[in-house]
Amino acid sequence: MDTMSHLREFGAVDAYLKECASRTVLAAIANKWTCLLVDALQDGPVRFGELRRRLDGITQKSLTQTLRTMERDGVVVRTVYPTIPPRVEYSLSELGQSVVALMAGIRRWSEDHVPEIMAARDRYDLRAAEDPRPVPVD
Amino acid sequence: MDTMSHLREFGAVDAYLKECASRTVLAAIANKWTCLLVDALQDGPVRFGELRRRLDGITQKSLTQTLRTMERDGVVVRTVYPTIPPRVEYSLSELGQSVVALMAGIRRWSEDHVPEIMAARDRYDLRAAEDPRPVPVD
DNA sequence: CTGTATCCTAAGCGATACTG
DNA sequence: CAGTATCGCTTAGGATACAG
Repeated sequence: MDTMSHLREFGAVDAYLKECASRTVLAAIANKWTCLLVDALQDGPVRFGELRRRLDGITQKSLTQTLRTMERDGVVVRTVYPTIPPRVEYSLSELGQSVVALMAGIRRWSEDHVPEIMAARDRYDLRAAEDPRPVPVD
Repeated sequence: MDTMSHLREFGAVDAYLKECASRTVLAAIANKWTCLLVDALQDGPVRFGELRRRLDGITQKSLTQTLRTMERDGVVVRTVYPTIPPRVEYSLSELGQSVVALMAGIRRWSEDHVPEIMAARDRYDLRAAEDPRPVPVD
């Protein structure tokens, strides 16, 4: 039997399966920039330049690219005001709003457990110095 | 003032800041393999080979690497049973368990919104065919 | 202001071969 | 069984320059 295609027809929507569409969705939303952008947009429309300032360290290219992907997935709505100079606002669609709690939760969890995790890293790296096993960088 | 270092000392734990440790934590957990691994381990210890089978499409290298990073961050506990052949089990630490609900939530959201998102992609790509703007792949 | 285009480097990942 | 080591490709992403 062919489990590689027509997954929706067979009702097999399972992110554990390589060829399942839900895997591409998971890959699309499970990354830092998407997470921060959903979080940043939760209180209403934000302009491109403002997003660039809020997401410290993101390049214009990455921001454009991530927003474009989110727009394509129907998570974000892009509104262009035909003024001079142009003004573009990004906001969450209803679909985007449905994932706000999850994304905000992840951001908050990351912030809340920094001391714990930094300590764990220090401990691991210390033990790895004695017992030589490969150490992931950051 | 220097906002680039000693963030913990100043109490500025903010994932929006490039140099903040919480940003590295966010980057570490906000990716598909980590999400699926936390989800896969939520019901108890699982062996390496079993994880490789469950996470369809992951290579041995990526699996080892991701598990190592999670172990270093204190999210996962690695237990080696000195048998022949060797048997290694991975389980969630208490820290890991504290993020299960979020990760499972993301996996479920991805699966639940597949039709909606696939439709959005089709719509976007169709409009992009007429009005030529760059289209993200996947 | 909000992008696009290009170049270039670094990281991710698959494939393969090998080990205790 | 559970890894390590290496190669080589593909992609992500930073820097820079330029445009509507």
